[in-house]
Amino acid sequence: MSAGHTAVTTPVPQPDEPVIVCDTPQDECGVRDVLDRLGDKWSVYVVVELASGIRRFKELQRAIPGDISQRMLTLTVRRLERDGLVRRTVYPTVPPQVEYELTELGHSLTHLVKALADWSIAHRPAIAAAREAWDAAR
Amino acid sequence: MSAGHTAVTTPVPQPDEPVIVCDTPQDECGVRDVLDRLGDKWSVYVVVELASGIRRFKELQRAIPGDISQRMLTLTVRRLERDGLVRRTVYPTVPPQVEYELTELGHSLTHLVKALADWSIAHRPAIAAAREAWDAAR
DNA sequence: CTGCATCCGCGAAGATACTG
DNA sequence: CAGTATCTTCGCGGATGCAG
Repeated sequence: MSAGHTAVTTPVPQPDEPVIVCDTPQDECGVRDVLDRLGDKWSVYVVVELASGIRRFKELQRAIPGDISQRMLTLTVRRLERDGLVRRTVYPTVPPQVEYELTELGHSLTHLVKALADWSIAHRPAIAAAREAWDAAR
Repeated sequence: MSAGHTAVTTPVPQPDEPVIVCDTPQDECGVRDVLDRLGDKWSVYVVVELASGIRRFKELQRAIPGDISQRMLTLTVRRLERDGLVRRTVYPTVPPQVEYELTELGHSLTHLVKALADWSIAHRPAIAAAREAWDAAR
């Protein structure tokens, strides 16, 4: 490797203006906050189901595809409740009855999830094709 | 539709019309597809960084916050490449040079990620408050 | 019915060393 | 510089049992 005087390391690709912003420089990109919350296996299903209305624990469990365990459902709704996306109402009856519903914050997230679903459905064929092509080349 | 003489067990919460749709009944909600792809720890950072332009491997690694290992970066970009979101260009030089950029498909995802980031930034205070309240009650 | 506690398997992610 | 291979660690998620 010849060491020229003006021969700097890189051609300097000149990064364009940032398309996606991160507010605080100290903090990471804001997307992580949402994704950490929705990225787990079940949260999105809970949000989707609750987007249609109030649900009880068992109703949620039955409505969610993929046989979610009680443990996982509990953990998931607890996290969502802690983040203020889900409201949990306990009726002191026998047997106990607990209702779950989206808060305003949760409902505002619904639009995003909807957008995500739409994008996914729209581009699913393209993704499938890309995968097949990639796998074939391999 | 009137119940009439029926005294059924449950008040029948009457699920409203589904807010979020899933196309094929056999398949799950489409959101999972995107989330499985973006839900991992690093993918979103790669997309965010590439949204601003072409990047080389090392550039990507340095730009991504949180010290991503070579292994993880490789795995991440490979997955994104396989799904047709990222294009990988290898220049047979010495030392080797590899450039990564978003495909059209990847760029179309950028809008969603942007929306996610905006939502996250906008509601971060609300979420933080909810968490504090929840933790305090505990 | 709703929820918590415990144990455990497995895959994701990290660290390190080595190759082209 | 870019990437692979190997080993280890860690936490999610599943299964089960128990309690209010």
